[in-house]
Amino acid sequence: MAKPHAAEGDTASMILDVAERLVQNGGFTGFSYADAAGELGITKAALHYHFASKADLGEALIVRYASRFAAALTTVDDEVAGSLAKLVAYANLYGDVLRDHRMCLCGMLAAEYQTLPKPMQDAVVKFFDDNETWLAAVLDQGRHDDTLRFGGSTQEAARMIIGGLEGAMLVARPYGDVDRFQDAADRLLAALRPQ
Amino acid sequence: MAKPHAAEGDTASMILDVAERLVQNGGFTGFSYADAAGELGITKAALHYHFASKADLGEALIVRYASRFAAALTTVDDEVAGSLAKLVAYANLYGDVLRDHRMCLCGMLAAEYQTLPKPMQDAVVKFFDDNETWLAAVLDQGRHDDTLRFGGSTQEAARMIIGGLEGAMLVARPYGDVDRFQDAADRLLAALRPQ
DNA sequence: GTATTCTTACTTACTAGTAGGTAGGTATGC
DNA sequence: GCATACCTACCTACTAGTAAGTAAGAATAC
Repeated sequence: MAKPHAAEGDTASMILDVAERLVQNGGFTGFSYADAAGELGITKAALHYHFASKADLGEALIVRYASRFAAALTTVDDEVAGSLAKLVAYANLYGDVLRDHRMCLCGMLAAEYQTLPKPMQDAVVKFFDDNETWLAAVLDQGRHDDTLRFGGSTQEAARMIIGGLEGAMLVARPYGDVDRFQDAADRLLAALRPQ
Repeated sequence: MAKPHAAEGDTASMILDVAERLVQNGGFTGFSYADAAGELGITKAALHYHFASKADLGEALIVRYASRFAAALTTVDDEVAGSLAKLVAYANLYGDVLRDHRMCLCGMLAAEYQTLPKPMQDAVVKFFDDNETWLAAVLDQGRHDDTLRFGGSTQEAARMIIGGLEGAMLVARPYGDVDRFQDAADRLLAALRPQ
């Protein structure tokens, strides 16, 4: 049975939607229940009804973000052929976030990692681990069929892609310049092309 | 005439020292006058005496950080020969910050850029601009004497290096793993070497 | 050379506002 | 009648910031 009025989304996911945007722009520390409640036209107490503590909300935020990201990667696997094209599609996922005037949720949380509650820390690390695993598989494939060429381990190359894209987003945002990100992303992937 | 007891540093720079470390670890939003005052064994009011507002302190933080960074770049210019070696030295400046268990101050502030007071925003952008200028000069030199080889503009290459190093730091910190940064940095610079 | 005044570098004690969180009540729907 | 999904009204802790006072030293006046 579906939720009462799923058309506009249930309250819990509306809270997550607003909180996600606020955290992506101002960080988890900078995010407050009062701000989110104000935007939604409900009270802080209603937020606490759905997410007992800020730590719970934060964890739910990462879990949803990570599962949506994983779903996007599965779609890329299914619909994009060729290792290089898959990497380009991967970089475009980051570009989409930036074009929406946001920082990657987990990139933002990585910055304030040390101040995060343990369950959020673990969820952030899991996000990066999962990305690394997916990338390593694509890189492995590309190296075997010679559509990609690079030195060192696929793990190292995967880590450089993640770091490179997160950093390109991080620096592009102060400039409000998506091209800045795109140039860096293109150049990052160009280094993996044969010759 | 010198200050009374400059040996232990004057109060203002002791405040900047503590504040810098706190901001590099927990962000500017996460940083509080009370925390810094507590660590220094003085009162919040004493902090306000030296830095009237949090925004003033934040700006002073970036200005000092940027000028120290600029001084380090001048030292590299003077003491390191060869474009590639200069780039390695540049990456090592980032590595030093990470080995001190810190995020780059301006990388951290880039994450929370949108919540920063205008003077701090401008100072962050200036930091990245200055880095880009220095790197572009080194890259230009290396390309001319053929010790470096890369496509596109030097500006684009410089931006990729900054983004790549900032991102590698950002992601390495949750793992508490300096090697993770070092591998990414090495690989980033390897892409600029001839053949 | 000593009294006066000003400056530096603070402290104590406070403000208004906001943080996350909660106890208890209420309207609605099954 | 009981669960769901809230709201009102609050609490405690903490935020940046301020007003007023003070101890110690330097500068100036005579």
